[in-house]
Amino acid sequence: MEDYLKYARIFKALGEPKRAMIVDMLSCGELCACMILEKFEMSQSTLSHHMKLLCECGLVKAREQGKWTYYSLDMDTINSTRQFLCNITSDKENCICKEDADRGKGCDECDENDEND
Amino acid sequence: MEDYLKYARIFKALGEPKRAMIVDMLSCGELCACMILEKFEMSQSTLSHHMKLLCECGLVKAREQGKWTYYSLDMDTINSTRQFLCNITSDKENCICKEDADRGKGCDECDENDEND
DNA sequence: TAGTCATATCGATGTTTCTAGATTTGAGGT
DNA sequence: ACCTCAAATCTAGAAACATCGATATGACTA
Repeated sequence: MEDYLKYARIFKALGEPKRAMIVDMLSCGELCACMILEKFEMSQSTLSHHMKLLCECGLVKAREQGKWTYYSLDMDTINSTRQFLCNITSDKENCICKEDADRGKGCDECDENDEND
Repeated sequence: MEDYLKYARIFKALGEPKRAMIVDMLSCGELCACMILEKFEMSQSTLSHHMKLLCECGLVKAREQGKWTYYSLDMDTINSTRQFLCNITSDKENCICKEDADRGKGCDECDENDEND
């Protein structure tokens, strides 16, 4: 699946504490870059870099207005990410490890051992 | 919050496509390392490294039995991660950006602009 | 107790990512 | 036209990470 690539990018974006905090801030509504910058000890260029990553993975939308840029969450991406997280962490029939129906084959020793346990 | 640190680690772990696939595989039940290794083009040492990361962040539990190591998801961590993702992406009262009640102050120009829109 | 096998750890290398200062861009105001 | 300001981009250095081959560990086996 290429979904793994798409969502890996998103998780990687959330895998930086400051970016997760930015997402949290934006969850309460649209904010302009300078507002976000005030909350962090971070240079303007660093913030810009983080916002670019958040936008590129689809979590955040940017809206330019005059000199300012306003950021907000893209709830479609958020919702599909929640769904993806549930999918990969829930038992299911079409799991990657079942897709060629060989869960019981391959590593014979392990399998035997598994059953004898 | 130090929660951001904890969950950033988890998202970082999921931010690697192969690790996300491993989690997906484990969602269907416990697997031994050699089973996982068969599914990927990856050296044994690399897999071991990935499994270590997944264990260290709490997503995965390891159970040693003789020569083999069996891995499974830690559903407590999984559930709290789902919850955390929901928290930081949902509007709320105790949002980081509201915690000192200054959402309307700070960047005066932005704020004016925001309201005039 | 010597050998084999599964897994972990070590050491090295190339790649990616974070970060900040400097510069550029583009919009508004004078 | 010029200046100012917000934000993006460029450049470069430092830190973190992925990967692999080699080696170590520790369990079972002959």
